[in-house]
Amino acid sequence: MNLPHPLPEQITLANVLSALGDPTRLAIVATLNRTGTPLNCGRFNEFGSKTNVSYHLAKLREAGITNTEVAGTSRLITLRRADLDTLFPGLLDSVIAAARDSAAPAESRK
Amino acid sequence: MNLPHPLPEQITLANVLSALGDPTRLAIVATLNRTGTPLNCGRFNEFGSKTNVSYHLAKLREAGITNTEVAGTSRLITLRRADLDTLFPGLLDSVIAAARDSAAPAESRK
DNA sequence: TCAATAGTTCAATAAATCTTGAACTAAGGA
DNA sequence: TCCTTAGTTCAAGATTTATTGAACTATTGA
Repeated sequence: MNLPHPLPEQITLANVLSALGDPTRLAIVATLNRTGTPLNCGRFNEFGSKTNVSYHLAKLREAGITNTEVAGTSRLITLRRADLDTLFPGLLDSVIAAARDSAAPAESRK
Repeated sequence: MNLPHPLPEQITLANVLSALGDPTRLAIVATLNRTGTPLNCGRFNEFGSKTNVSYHLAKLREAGITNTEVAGTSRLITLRRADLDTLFPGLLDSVIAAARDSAAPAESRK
């Protein structure tokens, strides 16, 4: 089983910005960036229910922001940093830098 | 009559990204940046109906991306570049650079 | 083979978003 | 004053988004 990813030429700026324009997904992206290693879905438990995290991860994948590799029963999720840096130079860096200082989403604040 | 703008500390990254994550609004922002001077609403006619442009401009203003000054029957719209550059360094530049190369929204493509 | 684990998919619902046309407000000019 | 111009607001409808729980698939380990 393999999950569908957009090709670089199918990634649009509007879709990327729209996908990043959500506190939960920003937190996921910030976590992926901070950790620097592939993470599985369970690592994002704090950001919502299993179902909901799956939904947000699908959004990020479909926008071209993350890569999801199937590994057994797990999914290994990484940022598509090279693709994004090529398509939209500086964008991911500035978003991540800004997200670092800002608040985490609701679920993790309680 | 004066339109409400968020204070700098009320501007959030998620709201800004979400507001930028729309082709029409990206085109408006790119136009504002390219022109460099205050523009009134009518200058965005090509991007949609009068009502619809008003809606998108309100979105941008409420997200803290634009400033709208009332001048007679006109509104003079500018980018809040200083505020955005302070809050989210490099973000606006990378978005605008990426938007420059990408497609214009539907209305202007016909 | 059986049970547990990781995650997805589906159906339902609530809420937000986008778009439109009609009606409205406010200012400016004749 | 009257008309025009610029833009907003409102109501309505269509579409999309976010969230949830239940059911499902697939892999792993006992």
